Amino acid sequence: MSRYDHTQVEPKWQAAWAEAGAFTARRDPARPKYYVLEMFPYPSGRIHMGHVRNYTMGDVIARYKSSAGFSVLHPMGWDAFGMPAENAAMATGGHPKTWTYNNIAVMRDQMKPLGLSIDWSREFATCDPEYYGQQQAMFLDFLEKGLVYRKNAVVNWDPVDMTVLANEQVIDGCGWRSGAPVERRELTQWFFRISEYSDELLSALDGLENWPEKVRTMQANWIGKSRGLQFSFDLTAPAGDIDAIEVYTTRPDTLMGASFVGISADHPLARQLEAGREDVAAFCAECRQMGTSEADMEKAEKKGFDTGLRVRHPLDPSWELPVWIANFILMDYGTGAVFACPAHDQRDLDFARKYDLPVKNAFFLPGEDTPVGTEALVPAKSETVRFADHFAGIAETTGEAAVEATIRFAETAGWGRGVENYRLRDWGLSRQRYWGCPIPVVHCDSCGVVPERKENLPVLLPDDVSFDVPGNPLDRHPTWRDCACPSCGAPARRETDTMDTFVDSSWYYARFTAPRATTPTDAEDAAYWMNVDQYIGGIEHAILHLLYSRFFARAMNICGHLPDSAREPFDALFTQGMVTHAIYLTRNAEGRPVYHYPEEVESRDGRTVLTETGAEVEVIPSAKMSKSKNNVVDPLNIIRDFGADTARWFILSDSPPERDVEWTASGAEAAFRHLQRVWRLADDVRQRAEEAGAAGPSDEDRALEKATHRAIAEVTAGIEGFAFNTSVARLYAFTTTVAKSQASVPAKAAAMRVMAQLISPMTPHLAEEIWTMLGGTGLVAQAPWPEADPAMLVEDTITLPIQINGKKRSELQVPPDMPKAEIEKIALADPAVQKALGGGSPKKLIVVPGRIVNVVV
RNA sequence: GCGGGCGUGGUGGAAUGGUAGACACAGGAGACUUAAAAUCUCCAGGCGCAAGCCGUGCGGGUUCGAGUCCCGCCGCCCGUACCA
Repeated sequence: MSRYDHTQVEPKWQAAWAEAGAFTARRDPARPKYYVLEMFPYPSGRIHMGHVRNYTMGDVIARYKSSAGFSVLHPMGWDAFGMPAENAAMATGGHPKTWTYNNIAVMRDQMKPLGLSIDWSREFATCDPEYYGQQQAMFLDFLEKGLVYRKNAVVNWDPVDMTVLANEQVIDGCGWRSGAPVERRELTQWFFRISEYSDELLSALDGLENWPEKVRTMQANWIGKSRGLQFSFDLTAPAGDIDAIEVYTTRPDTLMGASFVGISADHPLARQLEAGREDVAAFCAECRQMGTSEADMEKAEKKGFDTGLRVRHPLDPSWELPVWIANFILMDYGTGAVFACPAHDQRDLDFARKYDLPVKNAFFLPGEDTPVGTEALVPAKSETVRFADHFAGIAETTGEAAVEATIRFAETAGWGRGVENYRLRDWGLSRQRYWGCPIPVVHCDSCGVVPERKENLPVLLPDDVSFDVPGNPLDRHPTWRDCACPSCGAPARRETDTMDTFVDSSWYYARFTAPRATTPTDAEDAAYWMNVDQYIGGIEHAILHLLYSRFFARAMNICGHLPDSAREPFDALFTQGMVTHAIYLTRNAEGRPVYHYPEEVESRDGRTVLTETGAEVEVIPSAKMSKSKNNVVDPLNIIRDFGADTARWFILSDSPPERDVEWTASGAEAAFRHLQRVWRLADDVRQRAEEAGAAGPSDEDRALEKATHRAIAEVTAGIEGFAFNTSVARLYAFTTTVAKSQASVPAKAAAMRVMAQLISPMTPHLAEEIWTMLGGTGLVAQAPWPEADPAMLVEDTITLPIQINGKKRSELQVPPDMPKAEIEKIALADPAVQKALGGGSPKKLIVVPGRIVNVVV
């Protein structure tokens, strides 16, 4: 028997698509456009199953939309700047540029056999000077519009390697290479004014109806709009030139429960005390011996230091509160100072108990008067509570009302004001690293910070750098820093900081619309192709990348690089799950895990064992693929053994796209068998078509035709609804239907041509092959998507389940349009219902036509 | 710590508040074959001979009816601003 040979078929059709230019995106005024984009990959060196999943999903959409008559843009590029290239250079002595471009070449070669409908002519890497040069031009535009500025900010400093560390390079408070405790150090850095747009970025979330609710919620919480009271605590005695501490609180109604005022170790007051007092300096130094990561700070033990200073309570000048420096207060949020109310905040309470500070209830639950013990009383703001002191004329009311009353009270009395505050901070883009986009400014002794002239762009990264010592090679380069001031012409120094790689990925989607333009974008191309109609990527990018991109599109619009309609660049977003795989491990003599490759284990008598030794293996199902755990499945092996279509089919089949999918060898084999079966079916029909003449239409033909239309409707609904796994399930069922059908050969051929079309977004090579075998015209990739005839979807009878007290006990076969009264009559006559009623009448009878009957007895 | 999400048979999963387990994997039985592979047919949530009972992480609640909605737990995953 002949078999489907993917090694022949897949390259053949890839060549045919290329020759037809099937995936070249063209501006076509006659057709609606559709821009589908998957988050572009970091060129780590090899593609993995996560890439296969991401790009296959996008490809399904791209191919489907193309068939549905859209002019499709489906590009691919490389997020190519970043730390791993420098780490590789340090580890192996190569150059980040060589490493990166080699990786890109390898990964491109690995991706092409997947048969993705990508317009490769638009490919670029963010480390191409043509790309980062345009990014530098935009930076200058942003600078001109006041969207970028400089200020001081803290970084993780490794005092041994004398270099700035990323948060992920800080492990348990120490540098990953040196092992030395990190310090926080302040540097002057560049910032984008994203916080100016907090309100717009927040309110515009409402319009993103085709974004997952969870992503919108996460972004809203991240932006963190709050309303509260800002006011000052006066120091009982001034410390230097500071005589008050400004605080912001969202719970001013707890003011009468205040226990102490806490300030950040970076607060101006702390700095001032630090200069003159060793004990304060020691504590602040300890606070700074912690990385800058929020998670680390929050999880660290809460520590404080009593400065000995005291402030007066704004409502009672005789009430004095101590001022503490605390390690969990961020200088970047609010005013860098808070007042603590231990009775109504668990963190404050833990702190107060630890340092034996007073705990006083501001309010109680109605009808209670037990003071807080070890658990803070934190009712929802909407809940009514009884206030202990009626300071703002509030007695028993909700937290919300009390907050507003307190703000009004403070404003009237003139000691505080209601303000809106955002958690979102400005975006620090400076990186003290080599492998990134140089920030195109110059430092001149007489002119200060001067933007580079646009005609001098791109400011190219020098190639002659070494990574044998830690730190930024741009800083120690013998000549690169030297330049002439663009303003006065005197000798000056280039900025040696490069840009955060989030900058690169904040506008690549716009660049794809005109990747070779000599300006960042081309107005006509941007107007035609923007917005991205469907963006697909991992949930890990829910906040930073997507928020920065939303800001960037606005900034680009302000500078004339994007039309007004593209201020919100992604119309629809889909976040896909991870690809996981079982981990197989045994234990060595010390009980440490030893990880085994999937090929090293097999199943014997229901147990999993090492093939070689027969030793029993522990199996951890569904773990994230990780090189160190030896559970990575290489897509190339799958493509070699089974073909790209099998990999694509499997990765779509088993799990809903938004959830994690577990790669299993048996699942991949099953996918392969199914594709073989589809091919055999087509081959069988082709052979019999040559033998047999056409017969007249029969009931079997009609039944197959109805099944075909049902398949069209269901598969299409699955694709439209991003439920590719259900489309796949329908296609399995449709295959069985065709195989078992006794319909005539022409009817079966027609069904199989529709099959070819329906599978074409998922398994495009097999689709082309059987389309051609069965006499389809041209490429199936260019054939119009089939439409289901609604008349063919109507059923003659439907099954109506009968429940008794909500449990299914029987069922009826009825015409779909049977009136309610008649259904009731038949249902009550049903033997199971009769038995349950026992001669009586039902308490209640619910009939949902076309759905269900429920008899309550 | 905080914010967000997820949890259904041996496994992956399906299910506009309306028949829980579609479609597959693994498993079992059978057909074909000298045999195996491949292919095809059938069985299959748990307990029970059966009638039936129990079942969607755990505990409550709303509803005629809850996997789905609400409240509280537990577990895992993502993010936490210099990983990308």
